[in-house]
Amino acid sequence: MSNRTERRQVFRLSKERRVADIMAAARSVFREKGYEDAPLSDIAERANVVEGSIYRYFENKRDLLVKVIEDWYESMLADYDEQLSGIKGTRNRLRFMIWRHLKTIHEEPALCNLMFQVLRTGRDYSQTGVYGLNRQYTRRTLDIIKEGIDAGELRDDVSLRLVRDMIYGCTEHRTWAYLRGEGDFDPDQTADAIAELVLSGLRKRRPEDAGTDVATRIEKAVERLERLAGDKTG
Amino acid sequence: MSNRTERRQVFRLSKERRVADIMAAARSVFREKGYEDAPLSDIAERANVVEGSIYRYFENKRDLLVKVIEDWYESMLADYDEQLSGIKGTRNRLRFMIWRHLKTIHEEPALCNLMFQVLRTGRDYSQTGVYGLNRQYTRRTLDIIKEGIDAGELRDDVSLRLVRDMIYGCTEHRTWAYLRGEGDFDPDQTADAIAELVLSGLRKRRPEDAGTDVATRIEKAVERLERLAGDKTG
DNA sequence: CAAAATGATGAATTGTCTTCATTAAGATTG
DNA sequence: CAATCTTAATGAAGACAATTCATCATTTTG
Repeated sequence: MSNRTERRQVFRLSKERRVADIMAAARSVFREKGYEDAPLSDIAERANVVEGSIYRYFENKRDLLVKVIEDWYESMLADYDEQLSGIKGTRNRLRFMIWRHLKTIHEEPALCNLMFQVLRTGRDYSQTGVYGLNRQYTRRTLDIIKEGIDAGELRDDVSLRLVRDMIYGCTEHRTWAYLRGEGDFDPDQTADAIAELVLSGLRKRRPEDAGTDVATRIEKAVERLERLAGDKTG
Repeated sequence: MSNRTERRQVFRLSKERRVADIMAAARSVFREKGYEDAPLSDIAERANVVEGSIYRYFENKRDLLVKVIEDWYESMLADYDEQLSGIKGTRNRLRFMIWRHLKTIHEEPALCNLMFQVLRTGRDYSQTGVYGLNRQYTRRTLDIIKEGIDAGELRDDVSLRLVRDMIYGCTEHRTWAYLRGEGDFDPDQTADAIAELVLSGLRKRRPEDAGTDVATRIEKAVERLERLAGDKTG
């Protein structure tokens, strides 16, 4: 009748439902396009709201991303302790932590990219909920190392934090090409290699003993047994 | 006199000079504000050109950043081999590589941030000149390891690339807080610690075992088995 | 010194995040 | 069951930054 634009039918949903809708839409759009290349208009459309509505529930685009990643992270960590509790032995537990990280990267490269590139690099990262979750996540690794030290298996003169940095740094460095969309990697194999390297280091072990010494040979056999016993519980 | 906007005096410089001016301006603005928060208008102003002029010499904002980082990277690598040639021994040379990396991060955190966050994560990174320079840069590390292996100092059963990932991954992971503007680190100390950890690994060395008799060593191995069995029942 | 070449301009375009006054669905009340 | 209230949702407008391009001005060339 008049020149006024027709307003489409307005559906009023509960706050919880709207937030869930927007976050689901945001996750899928972010996953497809990354952060910069994901226009809020796409998210709004997929969530069946108008752009402005997003600002009723989220401070800004970045806040939306933070909430999305936080949500994803929480669901990931949910069954973590349970899985870990079924694994025995320092080496196996350490390997699990590395493997779990690699597996996550392998399964959700896009969300990991967002986490690594956009979230973790922000000035406000340590005020973020994700920061706290991440601390929880890596705390387990520190605990495992500590247990290993207490059990006399690991050196007691290393910085725990440095070991953690080595594990996660190596793991992530190893997956960058994949995260850029170049090539692939096998989480199982890579986890084995990293765990082995972290534990043993580069330096050659007593070359004069190798293969000849009786005790060394028996110890190696026991090491294999240990690994076998641990693997069964995983 | 008329309402036409007065055009300021136009200075025509050589292409080389203009490009240099713009890149210098861009480097300083990027260093101060990062990538997203650096408006092209700031760069243009500091370079004494108008925004549009930048597009005569650079494809777009990202291209400008790539060129800026490339330029910086090249100047850094210039005296690299000379420095390295003065250092002998696998451990020292490896430590130098780690230290150099840490030192760079310590001195130019802002530019490193741009490199790590913006450049290296882009889809086009492996087509970038910086990618090639970076390969050159880390190639030395691989060579050092290889030399160590050939000299019989290092294990010959490790993946070179994995070792490289471990070194650089650990180094960078260690410096993230600093790169976010939180806290500080000492390049010398950190380099020592990382070199030591990479070389020796986590596993405990048992110098005391070397002279111990066979029976004792077997007993210790069995003790470990017993502990393992105990863990599973507990 | 006229003509050609090209460095440089700045206005216009485009795309996106963000704000906000207004509208109306649904709950509450008498 | 109408009047009123609350607040979810809208959509237009603002702000800002990257990018394009027709035009202008300076320098070089013949």
